[in-house]
Amino acid sequence: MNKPGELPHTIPYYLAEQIKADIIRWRYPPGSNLREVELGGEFGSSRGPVREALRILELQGLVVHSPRRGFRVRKWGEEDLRQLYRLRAQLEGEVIDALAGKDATSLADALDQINADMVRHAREGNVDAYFAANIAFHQRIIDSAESAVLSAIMVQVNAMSLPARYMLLSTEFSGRPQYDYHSRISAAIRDRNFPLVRKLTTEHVTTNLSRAIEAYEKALNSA
Amino acid sequence: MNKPGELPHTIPYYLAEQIKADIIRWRYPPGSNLREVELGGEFGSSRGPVREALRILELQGLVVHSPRRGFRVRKWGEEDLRQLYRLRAQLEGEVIDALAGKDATSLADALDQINADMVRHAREGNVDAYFAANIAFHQRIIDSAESAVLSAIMVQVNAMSLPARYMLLSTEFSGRPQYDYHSRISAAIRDRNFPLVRKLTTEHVTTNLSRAIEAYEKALNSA
DNA sequence: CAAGTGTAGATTGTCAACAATTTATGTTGA
DNA sequence: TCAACATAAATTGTTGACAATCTACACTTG
Repeated sequence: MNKPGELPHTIPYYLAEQIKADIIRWRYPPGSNLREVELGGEFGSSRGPVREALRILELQGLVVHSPRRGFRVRKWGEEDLRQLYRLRAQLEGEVIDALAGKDATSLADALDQINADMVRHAREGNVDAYFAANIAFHQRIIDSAESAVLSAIMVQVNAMSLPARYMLLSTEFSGRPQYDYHSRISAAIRDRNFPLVRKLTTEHVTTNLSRAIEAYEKALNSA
Repeated sequence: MNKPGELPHTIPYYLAEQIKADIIRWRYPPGSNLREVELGGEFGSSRGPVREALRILELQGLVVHSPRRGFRVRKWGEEDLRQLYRLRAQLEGEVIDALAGKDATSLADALDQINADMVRHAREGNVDAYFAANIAFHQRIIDSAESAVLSAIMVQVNAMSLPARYMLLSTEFSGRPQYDYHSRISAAIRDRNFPLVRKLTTEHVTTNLSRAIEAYEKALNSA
C-alpha cells in the first residue's frame, strides 16, 4: 500500500489497528468472518500483511483462527466477560500501584484535559470521539506507569473487553457525559491519594460490569 | 513444510512453539537477531509462516520487531522482571480463585503425577525435561481454572518470564529436585484449602524473584 | 591512523500465483 | 418438497520472486 506520508514498514500494525477499531465498533460483529482479500482490498494491501495483522489480533484475543476456515471475530460468553472485568479491575489497580514516584501533577493535568474533551464530544453527540477519549483516559494512566510489562498485558485485556465497553457506552449514550468517576480519579491522583485512586478505579470498572454484559448480549442477539 | 502426520495448517503455530522453546532455552539469547530465512530453513518452511510465527511471539512479549531491521529476542531489565514476577504472583492467585467449584481431587492427582515425573527427571539429570515438567505443573493448574481469559493472559506472562525462569532453574540444578512448594500446593488443593493454596502459590513465585533476576543478568553478561 | 564514503552482499517488505480445501450452488431422485 | 450428491466458486496455506533497505567491509582522504 505505502500510503504517502506514512512509514511503509508499519503496514501490518496499521492494518491491525484499523481492523481492531472496526471490530470494537461492531462493524464486524462477534462471530463474523474476516476474509483476507476483502480486508486487504479495503486498504490496498495484499494478503501477507493482512495475515500478520490478524495474527496480532488473535494474540490480543479479538479474533480466533480455525485452520482452512479463516479468522473470525471472537465471541465472548457471560462468564468470560465477568472474568475479564474482574481481571481488569485487578490490573488497573496494579497500574495505580506502579504510579508511585511518577509525576502525578502532569498526569492529572493530562487527565483533566481528556475529561474536558469528553464533555465536549458528549455535548456534540460524537459517540466515537467520546469513546476514544474514554479509552485515552485509561491509556494515559497506563502509560504513566511506564511499565513495559503492564502495558503489554493491558493491551490484551483492553482488546478483549473493548467491544463490550463500546456497546455499553453507545447504548447508554445520552449527550450528557458521565465523567463523575473520571474527575474524581483525576483529583485523587493530583492529591497523590493513591489508595483512594485504587478504590475509585476498581469501582469504576466493576460498577459497569453487569450493564456491559447486558449490552453485549443484547447486541449479539439483535444482530 | 507439511510434515507427515502433522496437521498442515498449524505451521505458524508449530514454528512459534519451536522458536519459543529455543528462545526460552537461550539458544537465541536476549538481543540476538532472528533471521527469517534461517528460521524457515531450520524447519523447511518459507518466510511467510515464519513471519506469522514471529508476530505471535511478538505479542507474547518474547520478541521485538524493528522496521527493516527484523525481529530480535527481547531483553528485560531488572525492573521489568520485578514487575513481571509481581504480576505473575497476582495472576496465579487469581487463577486459584477461579479453581473454586472445579474437581480438586483429579487436579491434585494430576499434579502429584507431574511432581513424580519431576523427581525422576531430576534424578536422571535431565534439565530440560525437569523444566518442562515444572512448566506443566503450573500450566495444569491454569487449565483447570477453565477460564479463556486467564489462560490467554497467562500465555503472555509466562512467555515473558520463562527465559529467566529457565536460567534460574538450570543454574541451580543439582540433581536434587525442589518439589517442596509443589507438593504442598498439591496437598492443599486436595484439601480444598484454597486460601492456603493462594498463599503458597504467591510465595512460590515471589521467593524465586531475586535469584531469577541474578541468574538472568549473569547469563546476559557472560554471553 | 581515524573518520568518512561507497559499493557488494544480506535481509526485510510486499506481492502475485498456485495448490489444497472449504463453502456455495445447482441438480437429481425419492 | 426435501435430502443427498456432484460440481463450481470462493477462500485459505504456502511458496518464490522482486524491490527497498540495511549492514559489513574495503577504500579513500584528511
